[in-house]
Amino acid sequence: MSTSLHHRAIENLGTRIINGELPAGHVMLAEQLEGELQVSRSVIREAVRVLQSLGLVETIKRVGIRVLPVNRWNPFDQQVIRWRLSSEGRGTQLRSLAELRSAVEPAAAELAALNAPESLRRELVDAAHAMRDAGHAGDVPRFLELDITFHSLLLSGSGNEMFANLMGQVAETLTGRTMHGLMPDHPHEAALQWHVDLAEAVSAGDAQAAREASARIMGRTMSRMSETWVDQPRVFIPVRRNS
Amino acid sequence: MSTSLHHRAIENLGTRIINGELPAGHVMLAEQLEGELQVSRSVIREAVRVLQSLGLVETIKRVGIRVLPVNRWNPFDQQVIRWRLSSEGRGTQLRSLAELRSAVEPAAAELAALNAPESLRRELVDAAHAMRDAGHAGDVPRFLELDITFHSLLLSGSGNEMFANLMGQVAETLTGRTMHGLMPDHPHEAALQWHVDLAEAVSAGDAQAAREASARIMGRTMSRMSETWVDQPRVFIPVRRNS
DNA sequence: GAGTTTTGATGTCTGCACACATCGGTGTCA
DNA sequence: TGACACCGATGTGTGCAGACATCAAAACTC
Repeated sequence: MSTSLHHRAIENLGTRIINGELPAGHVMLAEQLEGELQVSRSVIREAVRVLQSLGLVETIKRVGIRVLPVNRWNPFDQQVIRWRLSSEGRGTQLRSLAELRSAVEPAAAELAALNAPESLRRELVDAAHAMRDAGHAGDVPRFLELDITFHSLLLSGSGNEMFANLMGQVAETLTGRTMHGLMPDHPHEAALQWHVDLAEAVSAGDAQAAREASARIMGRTMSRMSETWVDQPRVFIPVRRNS
Repeated sequence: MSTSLHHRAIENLGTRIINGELPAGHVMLAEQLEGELQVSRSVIREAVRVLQSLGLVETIKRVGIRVLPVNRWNPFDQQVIRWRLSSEGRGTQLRSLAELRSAVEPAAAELAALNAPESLRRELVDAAHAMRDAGHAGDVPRFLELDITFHSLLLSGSGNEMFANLMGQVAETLTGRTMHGLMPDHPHEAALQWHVDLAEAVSAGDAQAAREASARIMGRTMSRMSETWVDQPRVFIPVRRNS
């Protein structure tokens, strides 16, 4: 057993809550969980505290541990995203991530063109050229790897820590896209060129051109992916007044 | 004492880590923290587990509890953001949030125009008109409140749970802006009209116009706020290869 | 220097006392 | 008789104290 009991307890409860096996409003007792997971109270308590900080449960004295509804989950937490991507909510999660990416990347491109350090600009250009080569050669695994590197570099180069933190999620969407068979053997020729254009615009410090190239890439990505989630219902989270 | 020991321990350690009193690499012992905060081991352990899930610390056997560097902190966590806003990192945090907002809101406006439920569109129009009235009347507190409501409605109306989750952070930036004395007594007339334009574009389902109106608003907001963070250094988070 | 032992920190388990929200019973008043 | 306010029993999370297990760094041996 490489993972700790603590980690396993979080994983067990987290996945069961997010895949709907433990629905919102469901109440559990710490003692009951002890027996169910065959671990001690301290492990349960520490796990519940973490799940509480993720917005998955709340603890109420005299009642127990209550599962919270989706709109209370922290949608930016890596673990929550990972759990949702391997559950029924997969489609909705992928759409949310794609929409976020398509909003953020053009802004990141602009910032990268203005602020990125010289070495990163060079890496970006190299990655774009390597992507084009891999695309022409039909080397899909390498193309995917370079694609992730390219977009990670772009987000990192923005100098915005929040943008940079989306690197992990972007990797998930890109690999998820190939899993869904959305990637053709030979990537779109124009898209390959747009990546080169973007890298060179960033390298040259042309913020406007960088934003536009990124917007083109994301526009195409969105139109290709949107086919998969046309039937995903949208959830509107109520505005929390007062406070 | 209304707050639990658990909560207070998290608050204490979280703020001290983020304001730099406990620098990255600093190692603490659970036993030592017990004495320092005058709480039992279970409280410390549960607090550390939560901080661990936020990326603030890591626990290493035989060593102790080590404080992690900034680039490991979860920049999207509400608590982390709140702690940073009341620390030296305030400027950087505000800039990150503003850049994120300015990237996301035009996209949210577009989605809201396409997907928002009818009642929300009406609320948005009402809020925009009320904002204009409050602005003309010079009622700054009410204007701020309506401003927050307006942008929250927009994000909520996008139907994207991640966008909607930024409501809280947006409220922080807007109130933070007034704290910094960045708001004139009488808001810019054109900006007031842009809010009305945006609301009516969303109401009419005109995605293109909604995006453009939002982009205008955010463009002005960014140019006004950017004066305050010209001297904030940018941090480039390295791309994590392999995995 | 490679392998082994020791050591010291977190990880896990358990029993107990306390705080306090909920529920049901009791008493009062109309 | 019925409605309502009060109050104590009950159960569950919260916090505490102490023990043993585990495992990796550090010290030691050869």
